Amino acid sequence: MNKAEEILAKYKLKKTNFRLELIKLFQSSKSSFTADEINDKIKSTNDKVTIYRALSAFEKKCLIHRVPDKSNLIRYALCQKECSKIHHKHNHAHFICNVCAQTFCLDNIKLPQINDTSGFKINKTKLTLEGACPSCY
Amino acid sequence: MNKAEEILAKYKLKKTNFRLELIKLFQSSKSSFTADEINDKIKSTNDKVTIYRALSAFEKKCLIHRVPDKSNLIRYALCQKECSKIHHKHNHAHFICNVCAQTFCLDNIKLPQINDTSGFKINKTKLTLEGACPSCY
DNA sequence: AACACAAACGCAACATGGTTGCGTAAAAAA
DNA sequence: TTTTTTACGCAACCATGTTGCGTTTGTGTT
Repeated sequence: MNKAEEILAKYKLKKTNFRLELIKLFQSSKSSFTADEINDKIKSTNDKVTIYRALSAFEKKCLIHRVPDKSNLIRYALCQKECSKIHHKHNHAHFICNVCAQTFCLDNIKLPQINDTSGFKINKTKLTLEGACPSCY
Repeated sequence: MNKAEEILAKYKLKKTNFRLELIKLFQSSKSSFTADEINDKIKSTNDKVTIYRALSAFEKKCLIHRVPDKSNLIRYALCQKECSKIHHKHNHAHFICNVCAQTFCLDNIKLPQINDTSGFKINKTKLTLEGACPSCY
Protein backbone atom coordinates (compact mmCIF):
# COMPACT_ATOMS: atom_id res chain seq x y z
CA MET A 1 0.00 0.00 0.00
CA ASN A 2 1.93 2.97 -1.28
CA LYS A 3 1.44 6.60 -0.47
CA ALA A 4 -1.03 8.34 -2.72
CA GLU A 5 1.63 10.64 -4.09
CA GLU A 6 3.91 7.80 -5.04
CA ILE A 7 1.09 6.10 -6.83
CA LEU A 8 0.22 9.13 -8.90
CA ALA A 9 3.88 9.54 -9.81
CA LYS A 10 4.26 5.86 -10.65
CA TYR A 11 1.29 5.96 -13.00
CA LYS A 12 2.30 9.30 -14.51
CA LEU A 13 -0.82 11.02 -13.24
CA LYS A 14 -0.59 14.60 -12.18
CA LYS A 15 -0.73 15.26 -8.49
CA THR A 16 -3.87 17.24 -7.69
CA ASN A 17 -5.68 17.56 -4.39
CA PHE A 18 -8.71 15.77 -5.70
CA ARG A 19 -6.83 12.79 -7.07
CA LEU A 20 -4.82 12.46 -3.89
CA GLU A 21 -7.99 12.41 -1.87
CA LEU A 22 -9.55 9.97 -4.28
CA ILE A 23 -6.73 7.47 -3.92
CA LYS A 24 -6.80 7.79 -0.15
CA LEU A 25 -10.54 7.25 -0.17
CA PHE A 26 -10.18 4.00 -2.10
CA GLN A 27 -7.34 2.88 0.16
CA SER A 28 -9.33 3.65 3.28
CA SER A 29 -12.16 1.27 2.48
CA LYS A 30 -12.62 -2.42 1.85
CA SER A 31 -15.64 -1.77 -0.34
CA SER A 32 -16.23 0.36 -3.40
CA PHE A 33 -17.61 3.67 -4.62
CA THR A 34 -19.86 5.20 -7.23
CA ALA A 35 -19.28 8.67 -8.64
CA ASP A 36 -22.08 9.95 -6.47
CA GLU A 37 -20.65 8.47 -3.30
CA ILE A 38 -17.29 9.98 -4.13
CA ASN A 39 -18.90 13.35 -4.61
CA ASP A 40 -20.40 13.09 -1.14
CA LYS A 41 -17.12 12.19 0.52
CA ILE A 42 -14.61 14.43 -1.22
CA LYS A 43 -14.81 18.21 -1.04
CA SER A 44 -11.96 19.19 -3.31
CA THR A 45 -14.19 19.13 -6.36
CA ASN A 46 -17.86 19.64 -7.01
CA ASP A 47 -17.81 18.70 -10.65
CA LYS A 48 -18.98 15.25 -11.60
CA VAL A 49 -17.01 15.44 -14.84
CA THR A 50 -13.82 15.68 -12.84
CA ILE A 51 -14.85 12.61 -10.91
CA TYR A 52 -15.79 10.57 -13.96
CA ARG A 53 -12.59 11.49 -15.76
CA ALA A 54 -10.43 10.66 -12.78
CA LEU A 55 -12.16 7.30 -12.45
CA SER A 56 -11.63 6.57 -16.14
CA ALA A 57 -7.98 7.52 -15.88
CA PHE A 58 -7.46 5.36 -12.79
CA GLU A 59 -9.21 2.45 -14.44
CA LYS A 60 -7.08 2.75 -17.54
CA LYS A 61 -3.96 2.65 -15.39
CA CYS A 62 -5.25 -0.47 -13.63
CA LEU A 63 -5.44 1.27 -10.29
CA ILE A 64 -9.14 0.58 -9.82
CA HIS A 65 -11.60 -1.81 -11.45
CA ARG A 66 -15.31 -1.87 -12.03
CA VAL A 67 -17.37 -4.00 -9.71
CA PRO A 68 -21.03 -5.03 -10.02
CA ASP A 69 -23.58 -2.75 -8.43
CA LYS A 70 -27.01 -3.46 -7.03
CA SER A 71 -28.57 -0.71 -9.15
CA ASN A 72 -26.44 -1.03 -12.24
CA LEU A 73 -24.39 2.02 -11.44
CA ILE A 74 -20.74 2.27 -12.37
CA ARG A 75 -18.89 1.33 -9.21
CA TYR A 76 -15.16 0.97 -8.61
CA ALA A 77 -12.89 -0.77 -6.15
CA LEU A 78 -9.14 -0.74 -5.68
CA CYS A 79 -7.14 -3.23 -7.71
CA GLN A 80 -4.91 -5.81 -6.13
CA LYS A 81 -1.22 -5.92 -6.74
CA GLU A 82 -1.56 -8.51 -9.48
CA CYS A 83 -2.74 -5.79 -11.83
CA SER A 84 0.12 -4.38 -13.82
CA LYS A 85 0.29 -0.80 -14.97
CA ILE A 86 -1.38 -1.73 -18.22
CA HIS A 87 -3.27 -4.91 -17.56
CA HIS A 88 -6.10 -5.85 -15.23
CA LYS A 89 -5.92 -9.36 -13.84
CA HIS A 90 -8.79 -10.19 -11.56
CA ASN A 91 -10.18 -13.53 -10.63
CA HIS A 92 -12.12 -12.90 -7.49
CA ALA A 93 -15.81 -12.95 -6.69
CA HIS A 94 -17.90 -9.98 -5.63
CA PHE A 95 -20.48 -9.61 -2.94
CA ILE A 96 -23.40 -7.19 -3.10
CA CYS A 97 -25.04 -6.35 0.21
CA ASN A 98 -28.76 -5.94 -0.27
CA VAL A 99 -29.04 -3.92 2.91
CA CYS A 100 -26.42 -1.19 2.47
CA ALA A 101 -26.11 -1.64 -1.32
CA GLN A 102 -22.34 -1.84 -1.06
CA THR A 103 -20.17 -4.12 -3.17
CA PHE A 104 -17.16 -5.97 -1.78
CA CYS A 105 -14.39 -7.96 -3.40
CA LEU A 106 -14.11 -11.48 -1.99
CA ASP A 107 -10.53 -12.56 -2.35
CA ASN A 108 -10.87 -15.87 -0.57
CA ILE A 109 -13.36 -17.42 -2.97
CA LYS A 110 -12.06 -19.10 -6.05
CA LEU A 111 -14.06 -18.94 -9.21
CA PRO A 112 -15.55 -22.16 -10.56
CA GLN A 113 -14.08 -23.73 -13.65
CA ILE A 114 -16.86 -23.91 -16.20
CA ASN A 115 -16.69 -26.01 -19.32
CA ASP A 116 -19.71 -25.35 -21.42
CA THR A 117 -20.46 -27.94 -24.03
CA SER A 118 -23.20 -26.16 -25.92
CA GLY A 119 -21.08 -24.15 -28.27
CA PHE A 120 -20.31 -21.13 -26.15
CA LYS A 121 -16.70 -19.99 -26.04
CA ILE A 122 -16.07 -18.82 -22.49
CA ASN A 123 -13.47 -16.14 -21.92
CA LYS A 124 -14.39 -14.82 -18.53
CA THR A 125 -16.27 -16.00 -15.47
CA LYS A 126 -18.00 -13.62 -13.12
CA LEU A 127 -19.35 -14.75 -9.80
CA THR A 128 -21.49 -12.36 -7.82
CA LEU A 129 -22.98 -13.24 -4.46
CA GLU A 130 -25.76 -11.35 -2.77
CA GLY A 131 -26.95 -11.16 0.78
CA ALA A 132 -25.92 -9.25 3.87
CA CYS A 133 -22.42 -8.00 4.54
CA PRO A 134 -20.75 -8.36 7.96
CA SER A 135 -21.84 -4.90 9.11
CA CYS A 136 -25.45 -5.44 8.09
CA TYR A 137 -25.80 -9.08 9.09
CA MET B 1 -45.03 -23.50 -24.68
CA ASN B 2 -48.55 -22.12 -24.67
CA LYS B 3 -50.18 -19.86 -27.18
CA ALA B 4 -49.68 -16.19 -26.44
CA GLU B 5 -53.40 -15.65 -25.93
CA GLU B 6 -53.66 -18.43 -23.41
CA ILE B 7 -50.77 -17.01 -21.48
CA LEU B 8 -52.27 -13.55 -21.28
CA ALA B 9 -55.55 -15.06 -20.11
CA LYS B 10 -53.83 -17.27 -17.57
CA TYR B 11 -51.98 -14.33 -16.08
CA LYS B 12 -55.04 -12.05 -16.18
CA LEU B 13 -53.39 -9.67 -18.57
CA LYS B 14 -55.51 -7.96 -21.17
CA LYS B 15 -55.11 -9.16 -24.72
CA THR B 16 -53.68 -6.35 -26.83
CA ASN B 17 -51.86 -6.61 -30.11
CA PHE B 18 -48.66 -5.34 -28.63
CA ARG B 19 -48.60 -7.78 -25.73
CA LEU B 20 -49.40 -10.69 -27.99
CA GLU B 21 -46.53 -9.74 -30.23
CA LEU B 22 -44.28 -9.27 -27.23
CA ILE B 23 -44.93 -12.77 -25.92
CA LYS B 24 -44.39 -14.25 -29.34
CA LEU B 25 -41.14 -12.35 -29.67
CA PHE B 26 -39.85 -13.78 -26.40
CA GLN B 27 -40.99 -17.27 -27.36
CA SER B 28 -39.33 -17.03 -30.74
CA SER B 29 -35.85 -16.50 -29.38
CA LYS B 30 -33.42 -18.30 -27.14
CA SER B 31 -31.85 -15.04 -26.07
CA SER B 32 -33.18 -11.87 -24.53
CA PHE B 33 -34.29 -8.33 -25.27
CA THR B 34 -33.90 -4.76 -24.12
CA ALA B 35 -36.69 -2.20 -24.45
CA ASP B 36 -34.88 -0.71 -27.39
CA GLU B 37 -34.53 -4.02 -29.20
CA ILE B 38 -38.22 -4.67 -28.65
CA ASN B 39 -39.04 -1.29 -30.10
CA ASP B 40 -37.10 -2.20 -33.21
CA LYS B 41 -38.83 -5.53 -33.69
CA ILE B 42 -42.44 -4.77 -32.84
CA LYS B 43 -44.50 -2.29 -34.80
CA SER B 44 -47.74 -2.29 -32.84
CA THR B 45 -46.51 0.44 -30.56
CA ASN B 46 -44.05 3.28 -30.83
CA ASP B 47 -44.19 4.33 -27.22
CA LYS B 48 -41.38 3.24 -24.97
CA VAL B 49 -43.60 3.71 -21.94
CA THR B 50 -45.89 1.01 -23.25
CA ILE B 51 -42.92 -1.27 -23.64
CA TYR B 52 -41.49 -0.60 -20.19
CA ARG B 53 -44.86 -1.09 -18.54
CA ALA B 54 -45.53 -4.32 -20.36
CA LEU B 55 -42.13 -5.62 -19.34
CA SER B 56 -42.76 -4.69 -15.72
CA ALA B 57 -46.15 -6.39 -15.81
CA PHE B 58 -44.69 -9.54 -17.36
CA GLU B 59 -41.90 -9.60 -14.85
CA LYS B 60 -44.32 -9.23 -11.95
CA LYS B 61 -46.30 -12.19 -13.28
CA CYS B 62 -43.10 -14.23 -13.53
CA LEU B 63 -43.38 -14.56 -17.26
CA ILE B 64 -39.99 -12.99 -17.92
CA HIS B 65 -36.94 -12.29 -15.78
CA ARG B 66 -34.11 -9.82 -15.85
CA VAL B 67 -30.80 -11.03 -17.18
CA PRO B 68 -27.41 -9.34 -17.03
CA ASP B 69 -26.48 -7.08 -19.90
CA LYS B 70 -23.13 -6.11 -21.35
CA SER B 71 -23.94 -2.40 -21.09
CA ASN B 72 -25.97 -2.45 -17.91
CA LEU B 73 -29.26 -2.10 -19.74
CA ILE B 74 -32.42 -3.72 -18.44
CA ARG B 75 -32.73 -6.92 -20.41
CA TYR B 76 -35.31 -9.68 -20.15
CA ALA B 77 -35.59 -13.34 -21.07
CA LEU B 78 -38.44 -15.79 -20.89
CA CYS B 79 -38.90 -17.65 -17.63
CA GLN B 80 -38.82 -21.42 -17.40
CA LYS B 81 -41.75 -23.42 -16.22
CA GLU B 82 -40.43 -23.60 -12.67
CA CYS B 83 -41.54 -20.02 -12.12
CA SER B 84 -44.99 -19.91 -10.61
CA LYS B 85 -47.48 -17.17 -11.30
CA ILE B 86 -46.22 -15.24 -8.32
CA HIS B 87 -42.70 -16.46 -7.68
CA HIS B 88 -39.53 -16.45 -9.71
CA LYS B 89 -37.31 -19.46 -9.18
CA HIS B 90 -34.14 -19.33 -11.23
CA ASN B 91 -30.87 -21.06 -10.67
CA HIS B 92 -29.16 -20.95 -13.99
CA ALA B 93 -26.10 -19.15 -15.27
CA HIS B 94 -26.06 -16.49 -17.96
CA PHE B 95 -23.79 -15.94 -20.90
CA ILE B 96 -22.98 -12.57 -22.38
CA CYS B 97 -21.62 -12.58 -25.91
CA ASN B 98 -19.04 -9.85 -26.31
CA VAL B 99 -19.49 -9.88 -30.06
CA CYS B 100 -23.23 -9.49 -30.54
CA ALA B 101 -23.89 -8.19 -27.00
CA GLN B 102 -26.67 -10.70 -26.50
CA THR B 103 -27.37 -12.49 -23.24
CA PHE B 104 -28.37 -16.15 -23.07
CA CYS B 105 -29.66 -18.35 -20.26
CA LEU B 106 -27.49 -21.44 -19.76
CA ASP B 107 -29.71 -24.12 -18.33
CA ASN B 108 -27.14 -26.89 -18.35
CA ILE B 109 -24.69 -25.27 -15.95
CA LYS B 110 -25.26 -25.70 -12.29
CA LEU B 111 -24.33 -22.89 -9.96
CA PRO B 112 -21.47 -23.44 -7.53
CA GLN B 113 -22.22 -23.87 -3.86
CA ILE B 114 -20.36 -21.13 -2.04
CA ASN B 115 -19.76 -21.12 1.69
CA ASP B 116 -18.14 -17.90 2.66
CA THR B 117 -16.42 -17.89 6.01
CA SER B 118 -15.66 -14.21 6.31
CA GLY B 119 -18.93 -13.04 7.77
CA PHE B 120 -20.98 -12.54 4.64
CA LYS B 121 -24.48 -14.02 4.66
CA ILE B 122 -25.07 -15.32 1.14
CA ASN B 123 -28.63 -15.40 -0.15
CA LYS B 124 -28.12 -15.60 -3.87
CA THR B 125 -25.43 -16.69 -6.30
CA LYS B 126 -25.11 -15.23 -9.75
CA LEU B 127 -22.81 -16.72 -12.32
CA THR B 128 -22.21 -14.83 -15.54
CA LEU B 129 -19.96 -16.09 -18.27
CA GLU B 130 -18.61 -13.99 -21.09
CA GLY B 131 -17.15 -14.82 -24.44
CA ALA B 132 -18.53 -15.66 -27.86
CA CYS B 133 -21.91 -17.27 -28.46
CA PRO B 134 -22.41 -20.11 -30.97
CA SER B 135 -23.41 -17.75 -33.79
CA CYS B 136 -20.46 -15.45 -33.23
CA TYR B 137 -17.83 -18.06 -32.40
C1' DA C 1 -76.16 -5.82 -26.53
C1' DA C 2 -75.13 -2.31 -23.29
C1' DC C 3 -72.85 -1.01 -19.28
C1' DA C 4 -69.24 -0.52 -15.93
C1' DC C 5 -64.83 -1.24 -14.33
C1' DA C 6 -60.12 -2.06 -14.58
C1' DA C 7 -56.24 -2.50 -17.36
C1' DA C 8 -53.52 -0.69 -21.07
C1' DC C 9 -52.22 3.02 -24.08
C1' DG C 10 -50.01 7.34 -25.55
C1' DC C 11 -48.33 11.71 -24.91
C1' DA C 12 -45.61 15.05 -22.23
C1' DA C 13 -42.68 15.97 -18.95
C1' DC C 14 -39.28 14.62 -15.82
C1' DA C 15 -35.27 12.15 -13.43
C1' DT C 16 -30.93 10.09 -13.27
C1' DG C 17 -26.44 8.74 -14.67
C1' DG C 18 -23.07 9.47 -17.57
C1' DT C 19 -20.50 11.92 -21.73
C1' DT C 20 -18.48 15.56 -24.90
C1' DG C 21 -16.54 20.02 -26.14
C1' DC C 22 -13.86 23.66 -25.04
C1' DG C 23 -11.52 27.31 -22.85
C1' DT C 24 -8.71 27.92 -18.61
C1' DA C 25 -5.63 26.62 -14.91
C1' DA C 26 -1.92 24.43 -13.15
C1' DA C 27 1.61 20.49 -12.82
C1' DA C 28 5.61 18.76 -14.66
C1' DA C 29 9.24 18.79 -18.09
C1' DA C 30 12.60 21.31 -20.67
C1' DT D 1 11.18 30.71 -16.94
C1' DT D 2 9.12 28.93 -20.76
C1' DT D 3 6.80 25.17 -22.86
C1' DT D 4 4.09 21.23 -22.88
C1' DT D 5 0.77 18.32 -21.24
C1' DT D 6 -2.60 16.98 -18.07
C1' DA D 7 -6.48 18.12 -15.28
C1' DC D 8 -10.23 21.18 -14.11
C1' DG D 9 -14.77 23.35 -14.48
C1' DC D 10 -18.59 24.92 -16.78
C1' DA D 11 -22.31 24.20 -20.18
C1' DA D 12 -24.59 21.53 -22.95
C1' DC D 13 -25.91 17.18 -24.33
C1' DC D 14 -27.39 12.20 -24.54
C1' DA D 15 -29.49 7.75 -23.28
C1' DT D 16 -32.17 5.03 -20.39
C1' DG D 17 -35.81 4.67 -17.71
C1' DT D 18 -39.96 6.75 -14.84
C1' DT D 19 -44.27 9.37 -13.46
C1' DG D 20 -48.65 11.69 -14.17
C1' DC D 21 -52.75 11.94 -16.41
C1' DG D 22 -56.39 11.90 -19.54
C1' DT D 23 -58.21 8.64 -23.10
C1' DT D 24 -59.05 4.22 -25.07
C1' DT D 25 -60.12 -0.47 -25.07
C1' DG D 26 -60.65 -5.20 -23.21
C1' DT D 27 -63.44 -7.98 -20.36
C1' DG D 28 -66.75 -9.51 -17.14
C1' DT D 29 -71.60 -8.46 -15.62
C1' DT D 30 -76.14 -7.17 -15.98
